[in-house]
Amino acid sequence: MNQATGAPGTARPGGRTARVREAVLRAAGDALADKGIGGVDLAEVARRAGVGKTTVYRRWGTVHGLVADMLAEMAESSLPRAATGALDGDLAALAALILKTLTDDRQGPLFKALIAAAASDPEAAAALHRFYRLRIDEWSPCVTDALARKEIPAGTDPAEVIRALSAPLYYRFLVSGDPLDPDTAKRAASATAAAARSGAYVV
Amino acid sequence: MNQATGAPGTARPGGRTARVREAVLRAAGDALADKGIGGVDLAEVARRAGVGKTTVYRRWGTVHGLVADMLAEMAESSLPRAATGALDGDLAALAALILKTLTDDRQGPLFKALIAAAASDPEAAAALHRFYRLRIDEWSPCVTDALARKEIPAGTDPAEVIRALSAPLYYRFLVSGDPLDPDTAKRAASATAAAARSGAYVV
DNA sequence: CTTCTAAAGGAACTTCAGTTCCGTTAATGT
DNA sequence: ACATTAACGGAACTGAAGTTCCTTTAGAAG
Repeated sequence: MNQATGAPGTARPGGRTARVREAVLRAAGDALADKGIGGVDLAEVARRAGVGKTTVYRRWGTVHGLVADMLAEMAESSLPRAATGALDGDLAALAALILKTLTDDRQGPLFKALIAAAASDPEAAAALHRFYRLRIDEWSPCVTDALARKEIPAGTDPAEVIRALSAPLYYRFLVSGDPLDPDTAKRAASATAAAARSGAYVV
Repeated sequence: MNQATGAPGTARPGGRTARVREAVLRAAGDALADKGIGGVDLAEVARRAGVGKTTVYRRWGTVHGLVADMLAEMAESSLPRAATGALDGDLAALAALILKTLTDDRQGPLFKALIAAAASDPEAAAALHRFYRLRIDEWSPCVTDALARKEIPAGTDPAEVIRALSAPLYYRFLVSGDPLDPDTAKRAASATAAAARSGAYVV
């Protein structure tokens, strides 16, 4: 009596289906990290995942589909935020974490590929935006705490502060190609904190 | 007695060669803007440029090669900077200009595609970084003027200020997907000016 | 104007990403 | 445990992106 009209993997998501998904997403992540979007061959991903290529084409269809699913998976996992007791410290900790991610040998290229994928595919873009919305929400409490401590003006938008902190790192990473080092991260943190104190992020 | 070892287009860069390059870069720009990297077929570009596809494959080889050449071409053109007499005004003018570019129906998607291309190809990345290095240098005088007027602390790095201004706009454009509106541009300008005044960009 | 050859162009060919077909395996409900 | 069928997997097929080969056009130099 099953309709089987949904996408493959929806009616029987357990057991083999889940194992296949895990193996394929892992292999796709490896491929993306080292060849970038455009260098990924779904048949190769299937082979490295130990899975039939028909399966990959049927369930994900395109590299963009894989990226969207991978971002959905990544959105599930959570990242513990810092709580140093001061806005500067919390922002510095987050900046350091972003720096570490973007300069990591695997994560850096992977994020670059995911963002590049989102640039040319609406579905991947939606998944990417959702991922970052969640990440930004996870870190906003740093700013809420600072508001509670009266470090920054009432009305300051927490999400805007987190975005302002992240932006310079991503800008160098994706656009200008300037070096990403601990100094850059520290500068991003102190500049954002200064701007926040001056009321630049009050909505 | 010619060696003919250089890339095609180097020995006889004038006349037909130049016309072909112009037509191909234009067609490639159109294709990138409306299909994004990955959706570009070089045979189609050749057809739309009214040029043999062999020519496109021989001179540029790949979409990435075309992107690199396009960025080299774009780096040639110059953009007039604002001079309102105050740092806030100059930065607001630049932010508005970036906003206009990124939200433009043709330029927005084109820049997205160019940046995505740079994410997976070293040659395109080098061309992109060169392009932005030039753009940042063109706008740095805004900050130098502010330094001369003692609006901001001595030792402030002009390029860093321009990057800090650009970053939030590009971050929304490429990463978070948050709306790009005049308010965002104004906030970027005032936040950057405030951070600069506080000495956050002193090297 | 003539020569030389760099660069463009056309068409056939090759290769491989992506599809289709159909048989096999195993997840779910009773 | 059994039946049902969702989902997987192997292999042959297809089409178009990209290559090769050779001919034609036209830019640069004398």
